Amino acid sequence: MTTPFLDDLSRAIAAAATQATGVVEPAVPLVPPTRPEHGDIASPVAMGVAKRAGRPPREVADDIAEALRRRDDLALIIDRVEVAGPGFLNFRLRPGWFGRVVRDIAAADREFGAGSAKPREAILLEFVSPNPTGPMHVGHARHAAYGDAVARLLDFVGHTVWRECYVNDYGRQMELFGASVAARYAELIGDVPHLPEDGYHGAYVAEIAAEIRTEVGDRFVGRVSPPDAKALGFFATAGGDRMLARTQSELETCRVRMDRYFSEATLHAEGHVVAGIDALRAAGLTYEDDGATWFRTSDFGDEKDRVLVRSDGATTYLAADVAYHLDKASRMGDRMIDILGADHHGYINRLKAVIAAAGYSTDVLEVLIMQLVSLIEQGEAKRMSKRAGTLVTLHELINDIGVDATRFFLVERSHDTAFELDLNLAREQSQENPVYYVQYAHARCCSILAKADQAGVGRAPDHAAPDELDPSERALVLRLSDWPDAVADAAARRAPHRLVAYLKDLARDLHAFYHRCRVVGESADVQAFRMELTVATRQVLALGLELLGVGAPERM
RNA sequence: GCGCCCGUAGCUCAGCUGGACAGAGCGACAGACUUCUAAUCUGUGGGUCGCAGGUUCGAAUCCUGCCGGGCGCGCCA
Repeated sequence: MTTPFLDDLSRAIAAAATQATGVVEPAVPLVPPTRPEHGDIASPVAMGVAKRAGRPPREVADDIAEALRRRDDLALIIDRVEVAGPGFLNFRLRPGWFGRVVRDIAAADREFGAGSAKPREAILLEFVSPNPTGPMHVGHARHAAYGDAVARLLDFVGHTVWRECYVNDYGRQMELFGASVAARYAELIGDVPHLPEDGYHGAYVAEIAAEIRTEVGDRFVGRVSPPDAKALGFFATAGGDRMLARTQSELETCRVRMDRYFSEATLHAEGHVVAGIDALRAAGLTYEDDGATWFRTSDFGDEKDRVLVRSDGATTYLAADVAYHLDKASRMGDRMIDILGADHHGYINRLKAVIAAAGYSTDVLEVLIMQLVSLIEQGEAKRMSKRAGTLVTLHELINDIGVDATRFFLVERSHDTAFELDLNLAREQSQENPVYYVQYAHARCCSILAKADQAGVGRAPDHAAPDELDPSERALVLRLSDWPDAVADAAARRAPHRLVAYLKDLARDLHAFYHRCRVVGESADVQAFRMELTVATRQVLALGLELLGVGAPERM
């Protein structure tokens, strides 16, 4: 907790610590106390400097506290400072500090906590990246919800983010998909279907085939049973286009925006794959062996070298990724971030090798690994198998629990943790669902302000702070004051789940405040202060929910 | 075998750039609506932080070794 509202206090503690021990302490941590009787804010700084000064922590803490008490300028901030435990400095803050914080937050409006990143970077973020051979499932949904939230966070703290989705529309899987669509088309026109053995069986394949037939009619009669090469190419492309369109539409429904869908096939068609291999060859990073062309990825930490061109002349998936990452490197600005599934973690060093080969520091590529998500219903794991067709699609998930719950639940846990999403809980339209808990807090703020409006109570931004504050008011203001730090931290760590945790805490503080304190109809100072507090809380809840891509309803 | 991730309350998980008796939600139990929405609040119960060492004034957090689980280690994509 390093709220900007306590910078003065932080600096004063640092100065006092140096004065007391001679030790220079650049970073003075301020932490929320674990127990209410410890005051509003605490600092363990004395323990740290005492160690380096070779003195007992409590003694050092006493010296610092005494020095702080002698500073008149702090009287506006600190009500009381005490030394406790092994050497903690516990502060109780003045009502005036709370008043100022609330005014500043309400005045900052949507800019509160924004733009704090240093330095501000231009970042190319790649996420989701599906195969256009089938519908997106829960795994894609987690990538989408997480990636989009990270993008919003990075943008909010001041970075410039370009969102990109790589489309794997090339290779054997696309051929199989094309053949599968052609087979369903053959059925529709009364021909014998030639469904490949490891082809695609889902009902959506037939849907796609029907859509294509509506467009091209019977033009392929006699050419799909079995299909000729040209027909296969047509059905692969036409089918892939339609799957991609579905993907785009579903992501839009989920409020996930992409700046570009990047086609792998175009990399091949435009010669970038070959050019990429040539570039690596020119850099001396390839060699020929057994008729294949190898990339010396082991020079960059990979377990072994990898094939770029097979002995039959075909390029590998890696070759396309080389081309793609070279292309991204030339466009990224300062940094590129890939969000990959856990099953691709072995890819990190290969991609770093590409970046290094292109002459960049490997640090400019950040790979975030997403662990698995599974579903649980009635206390039992929902079995999901692609082959059995029991995979839960993103489409079904949204129809089941809604976009807000889907997004909220999928970013509630760290991307680094495999977790189980409880469908019963997510479906719950009532009290035990954390999504509504946070949204309800926002609606409640709106409700209070609507009531004030109705009562003809206007806002008074330059009110004086009340002399006495309820503990719930103190807790709420302290929470709000921590927002800039919380959001900066979530962005820096690429950890939107921290934002979720913050919002749940904030919602809890608001609800507690609501039950203990009335806003409308109190004395002028109290009413004015609580109005501004309500405005500030509503604002931060709205900002937070927006960063998660979750709605902030005014009424529920 | 090697690499990455994970083992924290009955369940799902935070906390992990070291700080006060370890947190939340759900579930269980007991209370609170004549007042700005009870989709809320208050309280109770619940834990050898996988195990064992080490570093430290202080370890869930850092180091080492085990045990257990997930994922990966193709001239597949």
